Amino acid sequence: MNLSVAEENYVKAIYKLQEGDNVVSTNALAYELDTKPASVTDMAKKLKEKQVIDYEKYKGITLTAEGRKTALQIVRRHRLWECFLVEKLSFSWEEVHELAEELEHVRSEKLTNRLSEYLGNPLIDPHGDPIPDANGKITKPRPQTSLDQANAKRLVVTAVTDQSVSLLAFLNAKSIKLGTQLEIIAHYEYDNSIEIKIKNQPTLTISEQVAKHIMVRPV
Amino acid sequence: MNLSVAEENYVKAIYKLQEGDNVVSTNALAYELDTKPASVTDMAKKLKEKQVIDYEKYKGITLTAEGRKTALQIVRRHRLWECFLVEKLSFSWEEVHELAEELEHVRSEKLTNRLSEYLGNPLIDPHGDPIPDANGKITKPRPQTSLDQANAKRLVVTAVTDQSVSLLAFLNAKSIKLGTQLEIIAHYEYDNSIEIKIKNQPTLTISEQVAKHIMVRPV
DNA sequence: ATTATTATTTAGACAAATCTAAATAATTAA
DNA sequence: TTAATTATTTAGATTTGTCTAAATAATAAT
Ligand SMILES: [Mn+2]
Ligand SMILES: [Mn+2]
Ligand SMILES: [Mn+2]
Ligand SMILES: [Mn+2]
Repeated sequence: MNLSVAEENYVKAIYKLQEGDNVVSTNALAYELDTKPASVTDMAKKLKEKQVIDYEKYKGITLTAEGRKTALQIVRRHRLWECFLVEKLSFSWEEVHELAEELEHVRSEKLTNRLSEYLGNPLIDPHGDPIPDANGKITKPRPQTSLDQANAKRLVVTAVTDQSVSLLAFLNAKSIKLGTQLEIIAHYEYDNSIEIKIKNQPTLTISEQVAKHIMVRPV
Repeated sequence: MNLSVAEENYVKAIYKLQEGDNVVSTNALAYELDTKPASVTDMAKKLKEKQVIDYEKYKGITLTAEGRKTALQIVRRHRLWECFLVEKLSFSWEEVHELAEELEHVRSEKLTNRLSEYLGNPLIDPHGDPIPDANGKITKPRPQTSLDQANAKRLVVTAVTDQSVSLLAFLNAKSIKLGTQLEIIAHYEYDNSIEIKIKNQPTLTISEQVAKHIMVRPV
């Protein structure tokens, strides 16, 4: 499959929205890619032609085996570049997604594998997302839950499920990063906000909206 | 100026062919970019509109001050990525041009400057070409001549003026790289070939065609 | 100074990726 | 189970970058 940059972005977005094997709707994909449903329908026809998706009108989109393989390669490149930018060029985690969005389209297996090696074959990216290996295999991360559903008291932050600059900047301001250890002090039933304590920091209260996007596991 | 990838490639090619201030012809540009003269004419109109080139029909193309600035930024990114690939990812010099041809289009000054810093702000790329600084200033390399015109006996290789895989692979085979010291043993008038001696190597004879593309200065 | 050759431009077409507006299918509510 | 709403597709345009074939300009040769 020789895909254009636009087609690669579609394949990656479909992979993301499928989350396993869900059917992806035209509207959801249009929203994710910040484009119009009519454009998605057009592209769906092309991607079907290229055999990277299964698609019948009005019945939604899923990746073929070939499409999934392609998606995993793109995701691998994206996350490796994010690692590079953070680890080697000292970017902070809210800056790297946008740049990786472009770097991911440089299709060279040799480059990708050399980069991975250079970074020590990392298993997770700066947001805690797993990095597929050269064969597309993802090492399943240890079990984790979102902070709003955690029941253990003492937790460690393992991932963030929203890459938006605004959330990441908020977490920076509160000194919450991957690996941060925290203790749940209280749940407030009224708005489902959560009071937490990080060592050497004043306690702080986190909205449900934020807590949903912070992944944790018991320390 | 917000230029597309295609437009950036044109601007860089024009910069290369201008070599200072020569007027660039439609045909020369078409040949350099492996496209057709008619396409060049079309693009020339667009680039003129965007004020990156001066162009009047039948009179050839030159970069404006703005265009030159843009070209230098692209060249800077290209050569920094080449350095990265060679220095950090152990690519060899004949492999990097093609990859840099893509990486150069990621337009982020922050990324570019961080990359430069990470590499120790190198002044030349793996082919001996100078790297413009963040302001587009090129540190003039020390005076050099092509090997076929050198008159000193003992020389050091400072650059290669043909990036083709075939020439670079040839030089690899003969253990000629940047910094290689060599001695001119003889000039053969018949075909202008040159016999040279590199320490710990058998003498070898270099065709005029190759010698023209090897830049040297007295050791 | 014509003529031939070469360089460049124009005319008209096409593929990719997108859009708006309108039509149609699917789903939900009354 | 009709009617209303929402989702999706189609029709028709637009922009970008390219092409071929034909026309025109510039240059070189006779
Ligand atoms: Mn992308
Ligand atoms: Mn990420
Ligand atoms: Mn390029
Ligand atoms: Mn180079």
